[in-house]
Amino acid sequence: MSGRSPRGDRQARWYRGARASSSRDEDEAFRVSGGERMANDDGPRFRSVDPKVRFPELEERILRFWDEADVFHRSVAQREGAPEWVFYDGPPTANAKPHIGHALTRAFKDVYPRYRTMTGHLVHRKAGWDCHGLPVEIEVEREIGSTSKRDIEAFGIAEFIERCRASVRRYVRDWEELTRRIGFWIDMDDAYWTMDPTYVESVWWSLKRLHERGLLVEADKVTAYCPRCGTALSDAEVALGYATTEDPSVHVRFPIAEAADPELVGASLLVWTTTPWTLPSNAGVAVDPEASYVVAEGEGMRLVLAESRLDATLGDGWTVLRTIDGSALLGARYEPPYPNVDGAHRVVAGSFVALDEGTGTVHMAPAFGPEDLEVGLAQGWPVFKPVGDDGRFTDLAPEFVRGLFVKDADAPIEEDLRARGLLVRSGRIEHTYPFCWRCGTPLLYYARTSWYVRTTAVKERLLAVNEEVAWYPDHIKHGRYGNWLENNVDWALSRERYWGTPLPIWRCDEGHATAVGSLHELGERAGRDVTGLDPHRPTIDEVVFDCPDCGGEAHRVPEVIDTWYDSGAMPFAQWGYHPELGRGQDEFERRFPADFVSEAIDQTRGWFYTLMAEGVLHFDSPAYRHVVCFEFIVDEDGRKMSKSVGNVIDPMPTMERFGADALRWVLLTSSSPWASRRLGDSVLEEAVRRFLLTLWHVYSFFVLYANADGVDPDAAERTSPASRSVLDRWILSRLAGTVRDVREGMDAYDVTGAGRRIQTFVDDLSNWYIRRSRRRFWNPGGAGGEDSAAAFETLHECLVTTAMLLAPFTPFVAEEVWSNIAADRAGRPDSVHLADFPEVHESVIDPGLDEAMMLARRVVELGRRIRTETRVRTRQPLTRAVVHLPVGAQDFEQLLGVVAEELNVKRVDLAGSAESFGRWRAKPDFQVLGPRLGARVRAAASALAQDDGSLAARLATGDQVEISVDDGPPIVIGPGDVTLSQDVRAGYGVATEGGVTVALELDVTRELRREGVARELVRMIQDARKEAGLEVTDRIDLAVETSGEPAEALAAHRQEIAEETLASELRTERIDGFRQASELDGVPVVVMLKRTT
RNA sequence: GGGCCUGUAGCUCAGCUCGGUUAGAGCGCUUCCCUGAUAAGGAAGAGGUCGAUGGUUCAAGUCCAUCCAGGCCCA
Repeated sequence: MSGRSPRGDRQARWYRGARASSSRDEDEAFRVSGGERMANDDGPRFRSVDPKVRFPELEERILRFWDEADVFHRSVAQREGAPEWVFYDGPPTANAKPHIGHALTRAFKDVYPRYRTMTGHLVHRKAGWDCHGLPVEIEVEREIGSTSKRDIEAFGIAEFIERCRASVRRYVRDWEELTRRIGFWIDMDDAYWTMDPTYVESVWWSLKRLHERGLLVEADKVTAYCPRCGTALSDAEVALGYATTEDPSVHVRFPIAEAADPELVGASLLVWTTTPWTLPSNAGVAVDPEASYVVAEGEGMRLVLAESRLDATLGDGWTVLRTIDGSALLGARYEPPYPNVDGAHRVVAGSFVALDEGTGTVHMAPAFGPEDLEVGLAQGWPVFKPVGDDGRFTDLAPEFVRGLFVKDADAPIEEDLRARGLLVRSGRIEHTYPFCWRCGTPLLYYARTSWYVRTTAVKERLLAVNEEVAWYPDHIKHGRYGNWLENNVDWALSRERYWGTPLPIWRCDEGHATAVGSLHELGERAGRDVTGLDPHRPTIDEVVFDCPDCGGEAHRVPEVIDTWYDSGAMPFAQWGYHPELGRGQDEFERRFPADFVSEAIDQTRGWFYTLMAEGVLHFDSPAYRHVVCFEFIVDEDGRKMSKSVGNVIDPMPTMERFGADALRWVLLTSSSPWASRRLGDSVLEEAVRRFLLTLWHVYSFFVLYANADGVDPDAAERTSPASRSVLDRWILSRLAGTVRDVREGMDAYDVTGAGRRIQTFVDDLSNWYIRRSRRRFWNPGGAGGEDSAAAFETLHECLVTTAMLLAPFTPFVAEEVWSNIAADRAGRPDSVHLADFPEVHESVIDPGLDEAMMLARRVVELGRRIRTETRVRTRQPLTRAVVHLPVGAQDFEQLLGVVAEELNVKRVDLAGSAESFGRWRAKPDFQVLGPRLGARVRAAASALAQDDGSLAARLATGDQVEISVDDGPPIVIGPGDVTLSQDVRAGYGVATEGGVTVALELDVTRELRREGVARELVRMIQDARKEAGLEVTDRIDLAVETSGEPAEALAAHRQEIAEETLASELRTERIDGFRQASELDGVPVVVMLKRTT
């Protein structure tokens, strides 16, 4: 059971003394052994690599290469004919400079298409720009100093539209720069612009169809309305603007004038509102007929309110006179605070009456609330609306508020009510309220006529189609998004604005509406060719035609449409899809629906919804199959980024400092897949240091030694992995496992998991494979031979494969590595992005070896611990280590050599049961014993805990033992049921952990001592070489002046020291050249050296 | 009020699908070691009521219930 690997043999050779090469002529050996390998007629095989890389500069170089070699287009073109994997680019609104969140979006939208391209799919990548909408208008309004629609109209709509168009073009250039710099491969030359006439016409086509099918209708509804912008907003837009704010909270009494129960007359309904300005429009009061209400007396009043709200609303000091059902209140007539219309002001039933806030008696103003309007229409109440489109009270309102902005009227109304004794309670309340997401004005809910898309008509289909979509993370599907669909309301489509796709409805004075589907059709109706016309306001408004129904002159309605409709139309409109004009059909049909879309989480009700809604409305189909959401970026302290806090990160300077790869790597892998991402300098610095530089060091290590060696890993006859050394087989197994896991991760849209897996591999490669293989790459004293060739081949394969794995993540550094060591070699393409993603080689994965290597690394760790504790430094060779492994450990013998080298011992023996360093202990393995013994496991555990070592010792020899506990039958325990360990005996080099015990023989013989000193000398000489600024491969003349033990060691290991330090000569007398003096265990040592090549 | 997410070391996060008794990693901190991968690497240490409570179980960071806190979305 003891062994020493053949590899350990050769690599430990020089420590054993001069005999190893005694058969050779000494001088010959000095000159030739390294020289053969140094000489290389072809010169360096690979471009030399500067370990002090500057990534941003490197990336600029790669960007130029991509441009010059047209790599992106070739990467797509070479998949022509392959199965398509369809990607849609959600169009960013070109109305502001891109910020770091957009960099995140672009990283996500890039990594998956790159991956799919490499896995053999055709991934067409058409960019898009969202051009229309209020954001652009607001930007231009700022430019021209406008604060209202009146200002815009005075300025001139035509000029205003031109400015909007120019603003879009200006910002698109910023976006293009970010896109290029971050390495987002998308075709911007062939981008779709939602303001292009062909795009607008596609949208018209779809709207005309909706109109024909009765799904585009005009309706009076209460909608959220921005009084500043003068337009209604969709639900999705409202959702963008919720904010915490303080509003009045007032309780007002409405005296009951008439009721079925006469005793109620004289009491007052107590109503609660946070919008006093709606009180002049009060038309009724709703109660819950099934709830119980009270008549309470106090403060000289008698009030009616829900029983459950009494204490919270009025507090102490009130006497309940009687308790009644809500239904008893129905039909009661009351005196409204402000007389306005006749026939109303009655108590009605409402299903929406809440009993967790307010008073259970709900004030209804049909003009200003959706439920209010619904009830009001059902009751036949007039809609009394004393407020204009500018949000100010009109002449219909009580005189003292006329002309006031409604929110400003709250205070005077409160004052008025107080004066009239109607105000019962008054305070302030903090709650969330929607504000205009662009201009910050509080939104008002207004009854007004708007155009709606009747999405409620297809709600069931939306829900069904959502089932066909895979959401990442999946909880959104039935959570946030599913709930939203369940509560679907009709889509408020029209906007009373300027810069948008004009609603293509023409209407005559009789009210006949005609939908127009294209400029061509419009021209036919108008009797002139208008196909060259820009389909925007105001030009398009000037086109009139005769109404097909009545012959009267039809004008376009004034509205434009919600810009979200544009973005939801992109699956077809990006191709100018128009069946009637015979346009874009092929492209659309081939690329619908998308396989993949991705945006930040805020788009669930935005783009993700409009895409799905339009997919269902027009094609009864999902618009995408996989949708990846991600969270926002926050700063290093977890705070939201905002201009006012001053913690926003501009992506361009960030990339100029750290590089796009570092930014991408952090964005894609730093955080759990769907948590918010913290970003700041320290995070980026760490990504560079811990990941990119580690990879870079592996790469530069490989190039340095491959050039020094003159090896060509591609030219070598490929050795089969199975015949390679155990380290090679191990790292190749790890590599294959990594490929498998990365593929699985990416296929499951888990970019973070996949990325972290690569990071683990690079760490294994750097800190174990190379660490343990260095002698094989750099062995100046001896010929490399097959094993060295296999090592180069293995490391090369690891690097090349890693470059391919990383290509979607960090495309720049992946390209750099590839270009130097893989491009155009052995039939490989000139860019890593033209390569096929690595295939999984299951047969190379060796779980037993992975497992065994983990054990070996633990053994090494324990050995190092012993050396630290006993202060026997690693450079001092020792005779032997003995290892005791957990029962069942496999495949360990082949790693004994690896362990021996790392621990610098001559032998590693596997301990049999005979070998013992101290008292054995056995700890129960609960995972095995638990299910078998159930409750008795505790008794067994305590028996083992009380063991004096004899039970454990027997288990260690492989025997079973019987334990008698409690009253039951004896428990039989085998070696596999326990974890065995041994105590550390004082003064003996033993360490144990997790079932692994390592013992080091600490006796240092005179021979070993000399070897240790020789190694110290080598270190000192290497240090001097470095100090002298020599290259690794420079040969030297060397002299060492010393005495005592170092001198003995020098004499005994003269040849090895010379080989190791590339010294052609090793003298003991003084020479000229670089000189460095130091001490070794108190003995002065002077190293002198001179470069000879 | 409803829905969803998150709560593990000073900080950032794994582990929770599938329960196993000594909860890991990185950063930071302290003390050492190493020195031709060196803007690295290694060893030891300090640092944890795994948000709280209750339950299921031989066994709970992990499963169940309730609650608390934070976030997002909606009312």
